[in-house]
Amino acid sequence: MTPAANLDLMFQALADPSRRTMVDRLSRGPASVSQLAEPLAMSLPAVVQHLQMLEAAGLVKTEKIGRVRSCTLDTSAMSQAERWINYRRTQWERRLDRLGDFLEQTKDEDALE
Amino acid sequence: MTPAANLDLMFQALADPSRRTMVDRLSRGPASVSQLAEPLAMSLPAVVQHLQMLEAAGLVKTEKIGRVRSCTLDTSAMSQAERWINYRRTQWERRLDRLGDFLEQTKDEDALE
DNA sequence: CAGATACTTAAGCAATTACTTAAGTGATGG
DNA sequence: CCATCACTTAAGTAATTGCTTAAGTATCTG
Repeated sequence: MTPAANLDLMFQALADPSRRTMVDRLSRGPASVSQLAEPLAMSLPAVVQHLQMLEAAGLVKTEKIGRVRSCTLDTSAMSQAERWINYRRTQWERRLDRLGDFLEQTKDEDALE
Repeated sequence: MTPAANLDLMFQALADPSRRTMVDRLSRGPASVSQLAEPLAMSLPAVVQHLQMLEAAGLVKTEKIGRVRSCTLDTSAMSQAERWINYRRTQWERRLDRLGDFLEQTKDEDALE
């Protein structure tokens, strides 16, 4: 999968409050599908569909042991999304700094005239 | 607007490659609607619709001067999304560290027996 | 081995998204 | 002033999303 497609799926996955609740739960440790479903006001199939989107995005890994599916967070995918945002944000802030320097310098030149 | 609703809109906004292209462009400095549209293979109204989603998410501010709409990035919104991911990721990593410590300690206790 | 548990599969439906084209509006430049 | 430019508004459409219910399929448990 291309990195861009991954970002599509990752941000899409994080755009839903139920899925963020699931990620939040998993950040405190592994959980079964039923445990992920517990705080959510929806049917189990709906939860599984959300879970599949999180898996497709690479945010969650799951493994079925007996009749229970155990889910864990994959933080490497999360840091990819984090980095995308961080890069654009810092890029913008660096530009502002340079602009500030320029204005500062221009002011000094004005003062010398 | 609630913070959760903001996160919905922000992640939703970032989930589209055209909108990320627009954010990327704006991270290098302000741009007009036409300038944002230039690299995108779609009609201008489509670009404006994307822009409206970025605005609704708080990621972009715009101001119309004469007949040109000038768009700039709002990085405070971006850092909110960044922090949401970062918190869950570090939470998970801290948990892994504690688990590592526990296993290490258990191993030592085994050795003492 | 019967019944409960933990999902899983399938089908359907209403709302939203990502476009499109067509027809505006309101600066600006010659 | 009249055409051009930079959007803007409106309306329509196909695909996707976020659910639902109903009916499975494997585990376990007593």
